[in-house]
Amino acid sequence: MRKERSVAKESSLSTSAEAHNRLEQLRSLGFRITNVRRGLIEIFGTTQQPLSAIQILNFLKDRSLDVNKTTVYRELDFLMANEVISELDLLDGMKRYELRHANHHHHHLVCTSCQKIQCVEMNNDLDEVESRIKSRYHFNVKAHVLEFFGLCSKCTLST
Amino acid sequence: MRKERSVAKESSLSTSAEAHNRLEQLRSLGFRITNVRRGLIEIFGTTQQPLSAIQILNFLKDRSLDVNKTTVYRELDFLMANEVISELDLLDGMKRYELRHANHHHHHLVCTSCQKIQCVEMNNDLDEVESRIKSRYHFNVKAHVLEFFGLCSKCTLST
DNA sequence: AAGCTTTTGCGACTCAGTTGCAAATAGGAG
DNA sequence: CTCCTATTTGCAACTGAGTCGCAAAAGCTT
Repeated sequence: MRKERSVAKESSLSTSAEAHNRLEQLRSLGFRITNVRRGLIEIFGTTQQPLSAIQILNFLKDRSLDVNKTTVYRELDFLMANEVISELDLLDGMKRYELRHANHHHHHLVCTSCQKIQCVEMNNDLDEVESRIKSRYHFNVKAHVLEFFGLCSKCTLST
Repeated sequence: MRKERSVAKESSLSTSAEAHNRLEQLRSLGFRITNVRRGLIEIFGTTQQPLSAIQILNFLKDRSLDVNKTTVYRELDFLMANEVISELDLLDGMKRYELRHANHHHHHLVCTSCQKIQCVEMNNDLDEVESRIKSRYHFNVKAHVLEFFGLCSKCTLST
């Protein structure tokens, strides 16, 4: 089911075709479509920035969906387990989540001035490093974390 | 009830020459040499693994240096501010600390089976990446975090 | 031994995240 | 539509790392 539709930025209202797809997929696995679940997936679909549990809680509240904290954490666990979202850690004491992009994992540029977070593609820059680690330390790398901190273009100019 | 201040508690660990140097250096800056400060620096000097505040607390307790939690956190802040130690985050919910190596910063290999942490040198593998980030995103990288997770040589063999 | 400044202990607190249990509800069967 | 039950949710209490304000103690210099 290829989505794709009109010309303009389909920004406005939620329940995008993509969100709908994800929900249907979950239902086909025997899970239920609830307000909370729908709300969360829609928020992820309409937000550029990775979000923390507390941010999500507040976003939902803004849409008059008054969900309990525990429920949000549990739903995040659920979406993680079903590979709908992925988790990142920017070292500020709380996990953040974003919709999982296809099958390539990416890294982030975190502006320490305006807090904006953008993604950065790095296909195989680390492959060489990891193979060197393997041959030199006999250590078998299964995963890595790599995030960059600094000033984004705007903040670089305005300082 | 502050108890004891007893005599030869002077530690079950000898004050290494290096620890002694670091302490003298701090004193020359106008700071004091206290049991807690000496204890912490000695522990860092005799431990290979980066340590969390709680681990340090327990290590100190084992040497009959019963320090308050708050004190440990404050001393860690102090040693950070004076560049004696450096902080790392292995995504498991607590910061870890190790003696700061000269002036090159390094990364870690974390074994997800036996929990061992080893250092890995990576002089400038990321330089190219960061300059590409700069030219492509106009993002000015000031710092990065890069850690590897997987199986160490021993655990690779025994599984 | 005094005096001043740094360091320490204590207790209460914050804040993200978790747990156990009872109540609600989605959605399929009848 | 009604019933049924596994899935979801709310609540309240809890955990665990880390912080804060303040009073008391301990280094260091003189």
